[in-house]
Amino acid sequence: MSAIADAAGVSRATLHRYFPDRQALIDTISLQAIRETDAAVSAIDWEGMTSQEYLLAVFEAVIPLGDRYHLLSRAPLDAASDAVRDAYARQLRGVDAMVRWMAREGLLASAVPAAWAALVIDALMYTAWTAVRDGAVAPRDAAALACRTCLRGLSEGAP
Amino acid sequence: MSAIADAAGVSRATLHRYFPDRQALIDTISLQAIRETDAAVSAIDWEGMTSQEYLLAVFEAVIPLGDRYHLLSRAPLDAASDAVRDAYARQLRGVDAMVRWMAREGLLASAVPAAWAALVIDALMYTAWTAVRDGAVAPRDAAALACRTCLRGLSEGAP
DNA sequence: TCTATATGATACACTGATGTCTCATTCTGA
DNA sequence: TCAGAATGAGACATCAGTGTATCATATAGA
Repeated sequence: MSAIADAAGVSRATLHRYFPDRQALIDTISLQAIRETDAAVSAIDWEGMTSQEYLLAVFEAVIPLGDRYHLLSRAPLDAASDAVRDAYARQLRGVDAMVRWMAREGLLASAVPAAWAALVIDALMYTAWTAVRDGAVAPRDAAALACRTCLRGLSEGAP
Repeated sequence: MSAIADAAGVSRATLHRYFPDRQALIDTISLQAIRETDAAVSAIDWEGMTSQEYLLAVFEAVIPLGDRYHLLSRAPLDAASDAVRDAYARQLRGVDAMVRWMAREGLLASAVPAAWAALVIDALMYTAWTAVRDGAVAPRDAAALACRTCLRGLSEGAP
């Protein structure tokens, strides 16, 4: 809390005036991050897109927002408020819908379960963000790399 | 510490007799995990294997050991001892060597940087483990899924 | 059996973090 | 300018976790 207050250029007392609890602060940040991500994804006009194009657009929209999840990746979800858990569950359902779309367009190999596809999309989103953050890949390349890794990795075919 | 002592069926005092510090305990667990993983990978007889076959063998060897990294994923690396940091760095170099082998055999698309390939292998290893742990995919399928996702995801070709 | 060792239980001091409170100061808007 | 609100600084109690020490008991091995 004191580190956050310092980083915000605010005294610890003031921080507690805005967020009575540590958990209240985490919940607020969580909701903010999820809502920002939702907004970025919702802004994509998917009319006439294939699921491949949409997946790329999602990666491009979401990867720059990765830093929103910086603190959150260490916050235990079961301590969060119901609102946060609901919002997060809705986000996961969004990924599942994405996977079903891909499956309808024949982009999922028969050997690839939908659950695995969803996990891979999630994992590569996170990996792409950390890669950009750590300078391992260029920001302009990250979305395309993650997207092609997903699409090829999950689709039918040899090696 | 007390939770660990309880889980070990031992009093907190005894735990402190074996590991003076919290950090000493974490370091010991870390080294143990890394050494076990190294041993499992070293046991693979790679003579005559292609890099594809080797990658699958590595996934099969390492994924069952995922629970060794349970506590460790939350332990900050910069607090660890030099021995742990060295061992971890050596493990990362192993992944890099793997990626170079794949590149030599033409399994890496020209658009895919080696750094990204290494990150993807790491990430999918972790994802495969959590997927097994959470029951999202069957233990027998995890290695093959992760391996094919890596190989296809990183290799040359359309979507 | 007897002795050395290991363990458990317990108490203790210390630390870091959290949340609350008060009071003086600063800022803002009418 | 002035009143009300917001802020900063600091003190305070509380709590959980950590590491140390002590003593009685249990265990193992000669």
